[in-house]
Amino acid sequence: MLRDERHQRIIDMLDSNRIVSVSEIKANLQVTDMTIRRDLKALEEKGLLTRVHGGAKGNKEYYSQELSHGEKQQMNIDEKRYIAQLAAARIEENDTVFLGPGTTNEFIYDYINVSQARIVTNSIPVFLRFMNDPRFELLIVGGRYREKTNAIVGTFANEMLQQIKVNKAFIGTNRIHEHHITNLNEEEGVLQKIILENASEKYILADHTKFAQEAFYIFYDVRNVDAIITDQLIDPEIKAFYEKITTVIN
Amino acid sequence: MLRDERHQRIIDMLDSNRIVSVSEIKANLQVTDMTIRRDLKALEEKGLLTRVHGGAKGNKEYYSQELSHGEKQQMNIDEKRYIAQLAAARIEENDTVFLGPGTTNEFIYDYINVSQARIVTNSIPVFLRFMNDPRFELLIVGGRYREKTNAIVGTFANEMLQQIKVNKAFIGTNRIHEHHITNLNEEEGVLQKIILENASEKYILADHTKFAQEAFYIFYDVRNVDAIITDQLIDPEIKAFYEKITTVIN
DNA sequence: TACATTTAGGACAAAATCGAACAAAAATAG
DNA sequence: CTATTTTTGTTCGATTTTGTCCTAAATGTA
Repeated sequence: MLRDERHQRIIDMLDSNRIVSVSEIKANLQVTDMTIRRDLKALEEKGLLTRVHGGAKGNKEYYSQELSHGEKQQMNIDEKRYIAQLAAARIEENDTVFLGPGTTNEFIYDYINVSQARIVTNSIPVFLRFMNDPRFELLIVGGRYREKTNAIVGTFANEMLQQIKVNKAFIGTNRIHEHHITNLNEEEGVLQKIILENASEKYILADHTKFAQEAFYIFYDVRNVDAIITDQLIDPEIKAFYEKITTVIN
Repeated sequence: MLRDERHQRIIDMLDSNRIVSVSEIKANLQVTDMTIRRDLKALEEKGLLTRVHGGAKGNKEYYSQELSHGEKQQMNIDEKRYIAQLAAARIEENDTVFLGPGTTNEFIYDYINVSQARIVTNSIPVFLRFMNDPRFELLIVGGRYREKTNAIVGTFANEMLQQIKVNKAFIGTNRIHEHHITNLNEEEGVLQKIILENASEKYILADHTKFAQEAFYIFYDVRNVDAIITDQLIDPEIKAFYEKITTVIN
């Protein structure tokens, strides 16, 4: 890989990551630490980033136009990142992984730590995250684009997914109520059901605010999933309830 | 291979990759490193690319207007826009249209003038162009993402397209030689053949530099398409030749 | 604090790339 | 056809880049 290409990629990584470690870059670009340090040094001299021990952080304005604490809280960004981290830790070398729509699944990219994997998704934002990273073979589900969730749905999508077996599926959900995993939209629910049925390991991602809410379109039963991945703010009682029927990771 | 053709091919490569290495070009064009270095030197002097150790990167950003006249000329931006305009004029209300990969097809978005249509594509950049425009129902072809051309290809893609009938298909091509429409890549050629066979009206988009060049992967016969859409710089003899076997729009 | 682990960077070696000079081949002119 | 010009290939030393090794500094941990 050419030096300029590496430089570009490092900048790309900093676009979505605000801080990257030498080892992350190393896994990504398949060169020695020393080369990366030299790259970082050069990029720092150009004023494109600031080196820190173990890596580098970006110094673009848009990193500072970060969300306010209140906004973050509103969207549960921290919780979602926490969940994404737990989910990413489940992904192993050469896995074939399905990632559904949702911010949490988008964040998984930031924490995934393998040198090779196959990613299947019906989410455009997820796809765009992984798009330019050579570690991943990317499969996008075909079908109709649904603007509301930036996801691909419909008959074509369902048919394609019926033919795909994945090691692990990570599905974000709108609501979990008793045994019911639900989605606000039927089409997306149908699709998620299909992929869950074709996945060896089924994970449901849901931050603590998703529990004990009313159900809309029920697409799956909690008892059939391998684990619910959630954050630490989950109500202990709710956690206890779900621990009786499946695994809860948080 | 002629020098001008090599130059064009190098520019083509930079059209889809932001950086190319000498060895990549070498593998593609089957000439010595030295010749490529000389080519790169010449192209750099024309302002069409920037050499870096081991290769060259493009000066493009063809979406921005920042290109000089000379640069635009080499990439045939004006011609591509002209062709896109002619193609867009063919699209009518409520059409179902397939748009393949390529800059020309991306430009179609800028000229399309309908209040409702269904767009089918296997090109990520095309998809992203149309994505947030409520006038269009968008279908994306599923399958494996091919980074080189930002397109979706492979078995899934082929299977899905086999089930889709479109009114009009617009296919950009790498080269047209005699009766042969060719592509540099077999997978993409196969896919384009499938969609052409399922399209009521078949249009080939090719700027004037694409004619009378050597063939790579032949995927279709010119005599079976409804029209070739090209620009006004096409050689009159070549135009006359193709007018005998199909329609030429320019 | 002391000790282990990780990260940094200098120094040198290895590998890749570059480009000048010349030879070979191809194209063009006469 | 031969002579001339242009283009491409080859060789080889210079340059640049990358990897390896090793020591120092920083960080983590008991």
